[in-house]
Amino acid sequence: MGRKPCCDKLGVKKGPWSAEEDKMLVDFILTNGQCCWRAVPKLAGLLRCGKSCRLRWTNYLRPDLKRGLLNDDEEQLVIDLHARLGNRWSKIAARLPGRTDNEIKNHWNTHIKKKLLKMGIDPLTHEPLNKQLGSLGSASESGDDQPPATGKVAHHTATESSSQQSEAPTTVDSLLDDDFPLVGSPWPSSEADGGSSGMPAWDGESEADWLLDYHQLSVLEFGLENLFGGDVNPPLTY
DNA sequence: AAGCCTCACAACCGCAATAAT
DNA sequence: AATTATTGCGGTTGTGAGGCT
Repeated sequence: MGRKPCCDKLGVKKGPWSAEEDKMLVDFILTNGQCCWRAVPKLAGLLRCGKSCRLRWTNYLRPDLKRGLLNDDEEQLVIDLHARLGNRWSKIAARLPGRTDNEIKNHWNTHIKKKLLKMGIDPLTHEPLNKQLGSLGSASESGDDQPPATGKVAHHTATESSSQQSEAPTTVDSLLDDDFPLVGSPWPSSEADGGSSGMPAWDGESEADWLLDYHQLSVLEFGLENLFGGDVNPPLTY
């Protein structure tokens, strides 16, 4: 038996959100908090599915979101994190306060990917493209746990004209252990998770969770009462 | 001015993971 | 333990704005 759709297709609105819908959703979450996304549309009086509400909130209406393009430091951090985490955008986003996985993913696909390709770096492996053709071969490919830092070196070169690390709010090395697996390096053996998915159980998760908690704490400190006010960029410009 | 192209970003879709029964 | 419901994630698409020819 197949799964039911996440929401009734009939009577569910799709497409861009109106200012009124946004207000209804924000009002509801401010009053009731985030829970039970499936019930949100009904309770908030929205003709949307819960999934759509959650996406709208997390990607656009959340009060702690930054706006605008990623700056050089953030971009560097994304590249470094991507080298370690791969396309796990939510994990990457958790280390960039005020940024969403969607935003980072978009920026990666529209900017960083092209930038790296232009520099001759494979955005997937973070290694020089010509190395993959077998012409370089300086670093050992063997499965030593020590990550070959080729990607990182190359990326720092990419932004060497910018502020390097001096003004960076955080560096990836300060956030992550070297134990964290690199893309392209073998993941921990799959016995832990049954080996069926591409997402192995990862012992470094606990640290990731700590960082996530840190981020969430900062969000809490920000306070919902600041929603749409003060320093926060208004979520809507209709 | 019109048409085309690129960019930026919002939103949807399908799947996997997890929780609940 | 198996099944079902819900949430979260990543890939992809759609669309409006702005620049260029």
